[in-house]
This record gives sequence, structure tokens and C-alpha cells, in this order.
Amino acid sequence: MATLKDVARLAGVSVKTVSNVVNGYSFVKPDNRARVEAALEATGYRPNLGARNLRRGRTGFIALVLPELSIPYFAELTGLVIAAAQEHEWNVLIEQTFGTLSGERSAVASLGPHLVDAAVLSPEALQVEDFRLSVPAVLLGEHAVDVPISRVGIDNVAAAMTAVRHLISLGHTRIAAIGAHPHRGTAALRLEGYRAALAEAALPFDSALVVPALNYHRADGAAAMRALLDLRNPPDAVFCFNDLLAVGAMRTAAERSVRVPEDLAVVGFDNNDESAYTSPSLTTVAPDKSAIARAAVDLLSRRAGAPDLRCDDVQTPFSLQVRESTVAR
Amino acid sequence: MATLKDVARLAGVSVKTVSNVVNGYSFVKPDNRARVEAALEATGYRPNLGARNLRRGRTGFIALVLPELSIPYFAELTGLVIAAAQEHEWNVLIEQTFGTLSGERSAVASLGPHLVDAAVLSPEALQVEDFRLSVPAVLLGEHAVDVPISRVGIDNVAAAMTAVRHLISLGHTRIAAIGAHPHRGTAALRLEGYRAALAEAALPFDSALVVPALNYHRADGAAAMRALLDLRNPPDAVFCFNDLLAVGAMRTAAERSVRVPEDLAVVGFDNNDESAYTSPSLTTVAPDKSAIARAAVDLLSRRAGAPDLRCDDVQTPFSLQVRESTVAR
DNA sequence: CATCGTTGTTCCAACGATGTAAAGACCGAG
DNA sequence: CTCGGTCTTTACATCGTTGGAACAACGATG
Repeated sequence: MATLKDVARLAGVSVKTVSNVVNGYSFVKPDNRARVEAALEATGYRPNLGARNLRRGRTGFIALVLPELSIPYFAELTGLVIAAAQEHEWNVLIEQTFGTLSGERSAVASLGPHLVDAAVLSPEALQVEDFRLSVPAVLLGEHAVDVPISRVGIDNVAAAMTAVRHLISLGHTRIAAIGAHPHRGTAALRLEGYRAALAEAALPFDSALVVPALNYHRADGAAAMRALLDLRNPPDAVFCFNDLLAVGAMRTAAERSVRVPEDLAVVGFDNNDESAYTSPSLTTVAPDKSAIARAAVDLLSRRAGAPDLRCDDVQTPFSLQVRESTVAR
Repeated sequence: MATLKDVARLAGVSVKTVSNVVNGYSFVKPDNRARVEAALEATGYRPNLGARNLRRGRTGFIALVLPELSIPYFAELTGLVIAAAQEHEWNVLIEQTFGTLSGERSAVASLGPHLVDAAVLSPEALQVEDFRLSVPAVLLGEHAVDVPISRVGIDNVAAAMTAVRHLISLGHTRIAAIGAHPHRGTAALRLEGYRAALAEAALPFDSALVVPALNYHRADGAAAMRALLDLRNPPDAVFCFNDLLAVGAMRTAAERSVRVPEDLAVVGFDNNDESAYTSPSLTTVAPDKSAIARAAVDLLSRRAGAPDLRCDDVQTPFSLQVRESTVAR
């Protein structure tokens, strides 16, 4: 692999002059510049990023801490974050935590200025005291914990209200919720939106219709739906806190010969790619993932320059994607 | 951020002694070791990976070049590759090519020893002449192009035969295939397996039943299925070259009120997580993704030590996951 | 012609870690 | 008490790059 020294020798100039050409700095005589550029071309020079970053005091990486890549929402988001990071000359380092407290702790602990310039975090279990970060960070999604870190995400209460209002407007009255969770901040907010929409329509709140889910996988949605269908008085609609839960719920409905949407309306959350292709296709809250990814990376980029900027709280847009899983009674 | 120098000053020893302790090298007197360890603890020292790798002449990264993270197969695989890489103290750098030739070319071109120690490639369009790699690499999946690079993957011909034999054993005779592709190596192999299984059972090969798919997304499967159902003599079964195509095909079947599996049996390929939760759930070829990820990374790790090892061709196991989308006629 | 500012180039040190070689400490044997 | 050998520690150079100081060349100015 060619280094600056090799290029310099070939071009007959000093190493620094080559460096200047590469970085577009200062003044270089046209003929020297030409010779250097020819030499660069000839050797196929590529800067050694490790060395450059060592010298410059940056690493060229941002971390993306998330539960699991096999969850479609995070996979889709990761692709967008990588694309957004590229525009800031950042590479993305992915850390999977599998949603466990210990996984998140060790991921956050490994984050340091020697490894990454900044971090995008999507924690689920972290407590306030765990947020001792030594690099600028952004949290994705809203959280119960109140820490002085910037956030990017949609308004979960409003989004949940939109979803439940949609069900109410279609004439549903016994609306269940799947996805309550003791530690997850977004779960609390979505539940809040659910209750607010019910209250607004003067519908009773029935705690039997709120089913917890420890993980947000398809299997958890299926199990939760089984519990709901076993009720003496089952729901006529269900609001799932993510699309995977909804897919699981629809699967259970199909197994039990409960027709969706005629007997049971289903709304999800996230708008995964797969949700447009289920049968019936899934009505869901669609956050603008691309906006989230871009906002997060842009924020870090601004923050990396000015260390002690104020804490931002960026609200990204969302919409309700109405599909076949919901119809009027 | 603390450096070796800081730790050394605090412990009252030389920088090198601290380095020796950190790396577990040679002989260090117990009391010195204790003092250094106390100092390490006190300062919260973390090695600067950039500097270490600069000195050691490695980068600490491997590249994973793939079409797109929003494709479940690659998302799931990526999670497993990251986990496998961690065991070799490697971080994973993800490059998305979106399946385009230009994307793949630029991804491969950016690979150099200054950036990564090795690369895992999952190309779709690359030509023989593009494989001028300057780092050890492994190809995922089999390919039409014949290049001296190690491969890891399942036996695509055998896997496709297994899938089609399954359909034949259930009594299907007009079996379609979705996913033919001019450049994709695996497509050619799966098609070969499809033809071989037909031939074996003395079933006629009907080119009208082989539908190409330019991308392997759900939408392409849906479009292909529409074409098949528009045939004068539509198929009674369809073998899709990946699960996304199968999901799209099942969606079209549902729209056209074609019952799966009664009117149409469907088999997919990849065993995505979502395929267990479709209605009906999808019978599919299940490659051992975890074995693929581990084999690929292990191979690179061996190769990184001994540069000119012979070219391996690791065949990983697969199985047929029989679910609801296929039943006997 | 000495001086000056501008422009272009080179030299040197440094980023943080590690390999090498050499120096220092220590032991028992002669 | 010296010698030879093992164990332990240190100084120094080095990886590839860039910032800054120093320096050289130049035409313009007084």
C-alpha cells in the first residue's frame, strides 16, 4: 500500500507538499501540483485513515447502539443511518444489545472518544445513572428517563392517539393494546396516547385489554393475542405497539379463524416493509425513518463541532398508513 | 481520555511497562503489576485502537459488502457476522451496494488494507475483472463468475432440488419458478436445481413457468405471480428463489382469491423470520445463517494470518422447513 | 540595493501505541 | 568478589499523517 512518502519520492517533493495537495490546503505551484497528482494516480494512493484520525484527534466513526439487526425496524433504520453518516464522512459502528440491560451497559461503556466521535443510541432498559457518556450522543425515540441528551423521534403520544382515534372513528369500542412494558419509555407514552384517545371519546378504560409484551417480537404479539381472544369479552380491535406484535397478533387471529378486519381490526406501529404485504395488509403508524436518521446524524455533526450545545429535542413527522387491516364496522 | 503516558506517570513506571501489563506480555514484577493495574483502574484507561492498529499494521475492521440492510436475509446475516467478528476482535464496516454494479464497484474499490483487514462480499452483479482485491476476502453464496476467492454458502443446486422435490412429492406437476436473473449466480444455480428436479421426475420443463425478477423484493414476487396467474394454464405450485418473492407471490394469490396451499403451493428460500408468521406460514429452504457467518469470519481470520492459503469452498448445511404453504394435492 | 510581504516548500514534532535492543537488577556458582 | 545468566525495566525508533515553524524564493517597494 502506497504511503505519502512513496508518493513524495515519486513526485520529487516533500511529504508535506503531497499532504497539502491531498487536503487541498494552502498554495502549491501548478507544476508541482500536477506532478503530485500524477504520482497519486500512479501509486493509487489512499490515505491511511487510522493515521490521519490519530493525528487529527478524531476517529471517523459513530456508534449506532440498537437492540438487534434482525428486527426490521432497526435494520431499515440502520441502512438509513449509514447513508446519512456517509455524507459527513463517518463510518458507522454497530453494537447490538439484544435489549438487555447488561448488553446496553457494556455497549455504552465501550463508547469512548478513542473509539467513536459520537453515538446514536436506541436503548430500552438503561437507567439514568448509566448515561455517563464521554462522547456526544443522540437518543432515538422518547424515553421515560430524563437525561440531558438530545433526542430525535416522533411524538409517541400523538401518534398513538392518531392510531386509536382511527379505530374509534371506524366504530370500534372494545379496543385492546398490546405492548405494555415496565421499563420501555415509548411503551408508556403509547399507552398514554391510547388512554387519552379512549377518554376523549368517552370510552371506558379496561385494564384487561392492555396486554404486556416483554419483547416486541412476532411471538410476543401472537401470545398476547391468544390471551385477548381467551377473554370472556374479547376486543373488536387491537392497537399493537409495533408491527411485529401486530403480525403475531394477526397470525393468532388467523389460527383461531378470527377474521381481520371484519371481526378484529388491527393497527401496528413502525410501518415495516413487510406490513404492506401481509394478508390483510397492515394499517400502521408510519414514522419518517429517513428523517429520523438524517436528523440524528446532523445533530451529532453539529454537536461534534460545538461541544456544549443546548439539548435539542427534534420531532420528526409521522403519518397513519391506512391499509386493509382496519375497516368500518 | 487517559493514555498510556498518564497511567505510567501515575504508577511511576515507564510507558512500556504499562503496555506490557495491558497486553499481558513478558515478565512484570508483582508489585509493579499491582501498581499499574491500580493506575489503570484509577484512570479508566482504554487503549486508543487507532494508534494500536497503526503500530500493529492492522485496522481492526472487516468490511461486509451487501446489497441492502432492509432485506431481512442480509439484516439477519449481518447481526450474526457482527457477533462472529467480535470473537476475533474485529469490528464490522457495512457497505450497502443496493445491488447495482456501480455500487458494488465503488464498494470494492474502497476496500484496501488501510481501511479493513479483510472483507466479506455478497455481490450480485460484479464481473470477473472487478475482483482486484487487495485484502483477503470471502464470497457469500455461489456465483457464476469464477474467481480465485474463497466461498461460503450452501449447495444451491441441491437446495433448490430439495425444494422442488418436496413439491413434486406432494403431487404437483405444474411447478413455476420465480426469480430467474441474468447476472445473479445463485439464480442460475437454483434454476438448475429446479430443472434437475423436474427432469428427475420426468416432468416437462415449460419456460413460460419461469419468471424473472430483477430485484428480489416483495413487489417483484407480487408482479411475477400476477403474470403467472394470467397464464392460460396457471401453475399449481411455485418455487420462489427467496422468501420475499414468496411473500409477494402469496400476497398476489390472496388478492386474486387463489387459495394457498389448496390451489397453489408456495415454497420460498432463506427462512426469514417473517416467514413463520405469514398466513399461511411459508415452507422454505432454511440455510444455517449462523454457520455461514461463522465460517466466513473464521476463514478470513485464518487467511489474515497466512496470506496465500489455498482457496476454500465451505459448504454450510441447509434444511427444508416445511410449513403450511405446501400440502399434498 | 536593502527591505518587505507574499507565496511555496521543507523540516520537525506530535498523535498513542508497540517492537527492539540495550541497560539495569538480581541470583547463584565459581 | 567477580562472572554469567535470567529476569525486569527502560529509552528509542517507528507506524502514516498533519500542524506549525522555519526557511527559501520571488517581485514589488522605497
